[in-house]
Amino acid sequence: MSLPHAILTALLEQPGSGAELARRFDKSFGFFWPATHQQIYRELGRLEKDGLIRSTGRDSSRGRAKDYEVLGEGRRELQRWTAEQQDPRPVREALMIRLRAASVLGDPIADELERHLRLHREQLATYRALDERGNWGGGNELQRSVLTAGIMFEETWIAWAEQTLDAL
Amino acid sequence: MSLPHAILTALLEQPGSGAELARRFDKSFGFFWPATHQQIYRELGRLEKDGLIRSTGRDSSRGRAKDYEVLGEGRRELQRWTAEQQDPRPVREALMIRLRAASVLGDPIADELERHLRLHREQLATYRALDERGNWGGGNELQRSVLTAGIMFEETWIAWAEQTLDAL
DNA sequence: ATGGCCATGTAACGTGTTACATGATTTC
DNA sequence: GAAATCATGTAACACGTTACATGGCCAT
Repeated sequence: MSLPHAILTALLEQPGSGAELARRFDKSFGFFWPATHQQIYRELGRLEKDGLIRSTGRDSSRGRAKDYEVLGEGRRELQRWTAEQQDPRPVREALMIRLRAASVLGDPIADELERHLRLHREQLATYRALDERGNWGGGNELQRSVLTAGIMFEETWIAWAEQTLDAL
Repeated sequence: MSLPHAILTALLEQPGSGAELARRFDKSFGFFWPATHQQIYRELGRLEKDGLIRSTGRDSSRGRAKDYEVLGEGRRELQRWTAEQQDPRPVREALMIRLRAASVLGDPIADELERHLRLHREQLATYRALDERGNWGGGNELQRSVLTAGIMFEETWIAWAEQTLDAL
C-alpha cells in the first residue's frame, strides 16, 4: 500500500495532473517506487473517490489535463502512514536465481553479468548527475539522503559484479 | 516469471516436497526470491501440469508429502530462461517514500530509521553466519557470490542509515 | 482417542504489467 | 485538415498476500 502514499507525497510537494506525476515518477520519485501511468490514474481515481484529493480544474472531458491537490483528509492519512511501523519488503533480484541456476546447470552467465554491470554503471551516472545538479540544504536533506541511498546501492552492485566476474 | 525457475533450480539442486522447498526458501533460497508455501504449491501444480517436473511418490492423498523431481523438459526450460536477457527489476523501498513524506510533512522519522537499522544488522548477522558455516570451493563459488551480495547490500544499508541518522 | 502438528491445498483480494482505446491539442 | 502527439482512460491477466480448510501423522 505504498503507491497511493507516494502519490500523496508527490502532490504535496507539487500539485499536478496524472501525466505530470507519471513524468515525475520516471525522473526522480520512482527511483524507489516506480509506477506506470495506468497505475497512477487508477490510484488518482481511488484517492479522489475516498476524499483524499480533489481535481481543481472544472473541465474534465477525456483528453484534458486534470490537476489534483491534496485535501486535509489526505494529509492526515499520509501522516498516519508515515508514522506507522513497516518492515522492509524482501528483496527480489532474479539475477541471483539465475546465478544459482547457472551454477547447478554448469551454464555460462558472464555475459549477462557484464550487461547488468553496464546498466548499473549508467544508473549510477544518472544519480550522480542529479546529485550534482540539485540545490541541497534548506529542508530537503532527507530528499538528498534518498538519492545518496541510490548512489550507494549502485556502487555496491558494481563492486559486487566486478569481483564476481573476476572470480569466474 | 522467476518463481517457477527458482523452484526448478531448487529441485535440481535437491529433489523434495513442497514443504521442504518452503523451508529451503526461508533458509537460503528465498533471500533473493522469497515465496510462501501457497505460492510454491501453486507453481508446483503448474509445473507438473506443464510436464516440467513430476511427483515421484505414488501415494498422493491430501496430507502426505509429495516429492518432486525435474524432468528433461524442465531442465531445458531452465537453461532457456538462464540464457535469456532480463533487465533488473526496479527497486521498491517504501522507507524512501516515507522519508520524502516525512520531509514534506515536517514529521519525525528517526525512530523508524533506527528500527530498520536494527533489522538490517540482524539480517547481516544471519548472512555472515551462513557464510562462515558453508563449505565453499568445489563448484559452488556462484552460490557463495549470491551470499556475498546479500552481505554487501546489508552493509551498505547499514552505512547509509547510520550516516542519515547522524545528519538528522 | 484426542490434541497438536505437519503437509497440502482453496479462495479472495490487491498490486503490478501489458495491450489497447479514445478525446484533445499541436504541427505542418 | 491530416498526422503526430499528449492526456486520460479500460480491460485482462500474472503475481504476491492473507486467511482459512482438510487430511494424515504422532505422542500421550
